[in-house]
Amino acid sequence: MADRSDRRTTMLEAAARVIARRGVRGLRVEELAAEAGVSTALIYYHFKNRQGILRATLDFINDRAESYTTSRDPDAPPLDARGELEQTLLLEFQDTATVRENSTAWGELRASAVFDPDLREDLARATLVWDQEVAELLGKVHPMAGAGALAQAAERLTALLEGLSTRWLSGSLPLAHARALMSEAIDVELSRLGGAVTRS
Amino acid sequence: MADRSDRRTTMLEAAARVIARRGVRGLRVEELAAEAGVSTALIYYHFKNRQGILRATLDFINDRAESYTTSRDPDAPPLDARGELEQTLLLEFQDTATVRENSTAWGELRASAVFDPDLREDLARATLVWDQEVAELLGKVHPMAGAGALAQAAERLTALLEGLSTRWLSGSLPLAHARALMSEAIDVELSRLGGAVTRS
DNA sequence: GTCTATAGCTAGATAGAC
DNA sequence: GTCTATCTAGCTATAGAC
Repeated sequence: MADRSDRRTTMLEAAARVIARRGVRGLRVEELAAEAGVSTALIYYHFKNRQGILRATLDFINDRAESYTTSRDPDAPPLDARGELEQTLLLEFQDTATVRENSTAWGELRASAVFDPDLREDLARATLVWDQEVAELLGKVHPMAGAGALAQAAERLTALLEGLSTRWLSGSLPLAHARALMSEAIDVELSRLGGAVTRS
Repeated sequence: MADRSDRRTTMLEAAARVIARRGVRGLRVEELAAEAGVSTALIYYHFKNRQGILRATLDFINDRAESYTTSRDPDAPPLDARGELEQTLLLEFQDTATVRENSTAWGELRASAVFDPDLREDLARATLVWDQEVAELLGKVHPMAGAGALAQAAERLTALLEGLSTRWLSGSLPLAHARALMSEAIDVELSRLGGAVTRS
């Protein structure tokens, strides 16, 4: 949409980095200003207040996650349904700056919502959309599975992803191990759906 | 050990309530003092500083979780292995003050550790112990399953529990639904272990 | 749009009396 | 052990010049 290298974008990228380093609740406007190479006053000029910074940054991060989850190398061979599912769920377990920033921010959003009712509605909506996407992908692999079974499997997989991701980021679980557990969970759920198509 | 109704315990109970309300990072010493009905100076007298408050409270909460997870009504009929497993994993999904406080505090500890390396070691150790307990219970249900498969199933179940718990507490998932998903996940993992005892 | 400077407030921590 | 009073630091937010 807008020019991706304008100053506002620079600040949002800086905000994503600071949040990944300090958390949503550890973000200090002064540190953000230093990270972006601008004054605190300019931050307030663009984002009104602390809450405005957070809202804009979380939108920015959401858009970014959408792009790295959805878009793929156009030269790569097209993925089958199962490959698409695995890509969607395993892409979150990569130790790159962008993915780390996004996962951290998402985890923070989730954790902050426990104490901040203002965040809950947006979060619940985003969660619902995500769960439905995963349910749809599961349905492509097992077209005969019931809608209820698909929805539940999707919810378990996305909730597991959040749990594993937080364990990874908090140093309780090596990244490769988290990936392996997620991958195996996909197998477990898929074989369940395949073996019991009439259930539920 | 010590007198359970002494003033220090009163402060710890108050701290658990305040953390459940505001989060670890939202805890203000003044609010805690008010909640406990004492002065801020007394808090500092007993716990040295903010970090000391957090450490003591998290120990306190850990002990409390241990007791409600482990102990049972002595008159109730003894549980079989599967019942014990379900009890361990489903007890976290109860809307009572104590469980809510414990789950909230545990989630906060987990989320805080992403940004606070001091917390990581304790947390990783506690996670390991918990995973092993669950693996042991799974092994009681399926004595022929391999140790690796048991360990992985346990890690998936406890990580899922954390993910579902945070969704519950952040208002993205009704409690009954979280329970149902957890319960079904136990079934899924158990049938997997039962159907593939020689795997891994 | 962007900066420097600073007002104003909140919250952690301590001094000293009882 | 416990309180009242207060010191101090750090942070959000704004005023005003350029």
